[in-house]
Parts: sequence; C-alpha cells; structure tokens
Amino acid sequence: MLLDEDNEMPPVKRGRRGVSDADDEDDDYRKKRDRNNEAVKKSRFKSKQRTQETFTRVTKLKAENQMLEEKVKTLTKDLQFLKELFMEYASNTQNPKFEGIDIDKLLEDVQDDPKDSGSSKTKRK
Amino acid sequence: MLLDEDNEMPPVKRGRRGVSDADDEDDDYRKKRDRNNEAVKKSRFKSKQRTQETFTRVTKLKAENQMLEEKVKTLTKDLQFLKELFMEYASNTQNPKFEGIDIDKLLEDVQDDPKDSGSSKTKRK
DNA sequence: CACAATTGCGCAATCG
DNA sequence: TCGATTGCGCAATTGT
Repeated sequence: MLLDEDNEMPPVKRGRRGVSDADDEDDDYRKKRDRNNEAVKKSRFKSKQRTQETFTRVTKLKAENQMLEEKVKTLTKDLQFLKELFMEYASNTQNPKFEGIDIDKLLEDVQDDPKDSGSSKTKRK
Repeated sequence: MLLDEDNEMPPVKRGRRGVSDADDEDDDYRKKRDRNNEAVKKSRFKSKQRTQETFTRVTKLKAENQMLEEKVKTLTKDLQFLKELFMEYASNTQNPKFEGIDIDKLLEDVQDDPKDSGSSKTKRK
C-alpha cells in the first residue's frame, strides 16, 4: 500500500529529525529522488518498448498465419486433385492391384512408413 | 508541453482571482481533481486490459500457427506419397494416357479447378 | 543495508 | 465544459 504512517522525514519534512541542522539530508533526499525519477523513466520506456514489440509480434504472426492458411489451402487442393487423378487411373487400368483401392486409408499410413511405395521416406524424429 | 505559464488558479492557488472569497472554488477544484483521478484510473485500467489481451493474442496465434505448420507438414507428406505412388504405377501401366506425365506441372494448374480429374484448366486470377 | 527497478497513484497539460 | 490520455514526480515495494 502507500501513504506514510510513520515515516521519518521527506514529504514536506515534518520537523527535523533532531540532528545537525543544515539541510545536508535534503541533498541526499533530492539525489535519491532524482535517481529514482531516472529509474522510473527508464523502466517506463522499457515497458513501452515491450508493449510495442508485442503489437509488432501480433502483426507478424497474423501475416505468417495467413500465409500458412493459403499454403494449406493449396496443398489440400493439390492433394484432392491427385486423388481424383489416381482414382480415375485405377478405374481405367486392368491392373488388379488397384481395384477398390482406398487412397485415404492409404494416406493414414504414410506418416511412419519408410519402406514400400517405392521411395518416400518419412522418419519420425 | 507542461508546466504552468499563466495559469489562473489551482496549484497552490496563487492569489485569489478577485471574486467572492469563501473557497467556493476549492470545492470545484477538488471535485475536478477527483473526477480526473477517476478518469485516470479508468483509462489506465483499460490500457492494461488491452496490453493483456495483446499478450493473450500472441499466445493464441502461436498455437494456431504451430497447428497450421503441422498440417502443412502432413499434407506435404501425403502429397509426396501420392505423387510417388502415382508415378510408380503410371510407369507400370499400358494406359498411354499417363505415359511421361508430369505431375508437378499438372499441379501447377489445379488452383481453381476443384472438380474434373482428367484434363487441366488454368484460370489465373 | 544501499540501490535500481517496478508499480500504484495523483497532478496538470493536452486532446477530442 | 468535460472525460480520456499522457508525461511526470512521489513514495512504497520488490528484486539485486
């Protein structure tokens, strides 16, 4: 909390603290205040800087985000296209290997399946 | 800027403004100060709220971002898998429709072509 | 205990 | 005129 309750000096110095007399203490007080005022300015500056950086951060993240969304959109479209292309091929071929093949089911296993299929890697770290 | 230069009253009222006398003005002053102090508190509260929200925003965006990166990673992997699968089988078929087909070239044109799986359009916007 | 950094708060200037 | 903002200093508190 704040507000004085038993202080010993400064704020409108309330009656000398019974020592010498010549305001030697005032100097100390002022110096102290000045130093604190500097510290306050410094601290507030830093604070504003951080706030500003946070705003900048949001802006960058939003941009990065849009880029990623766009990428996902494109990839999804490409994937859909390839699936259809593949299905068409599968239905047009005599190769029994592809009859009734389920691409989506196949893709579920790509995640950690280094072997087969001919070359695709896919190692987990 | 700040600092008084020609004020008319308050800060340690510098000599009455030659009117009535009874500190009627003091009341006004205090009321004014009190109201301002309220406004200040309110304003600073709002300010802190906004700052807090901005931080929260960053957190959410970062999470959303990671999710998207993961999605891109998965889609890219699936796409790669399908390409290889398709190429492998295309080379094994007798269907001339797929001989020497260039999937990547094909995908460049998928952009605004959800349906249709055999031909390729190329509507650029 | 000394000192810098933070923080709540009030004042006054300025803005809208 | 009046509330909202903002720079600034004070004092209490916290962190080194």
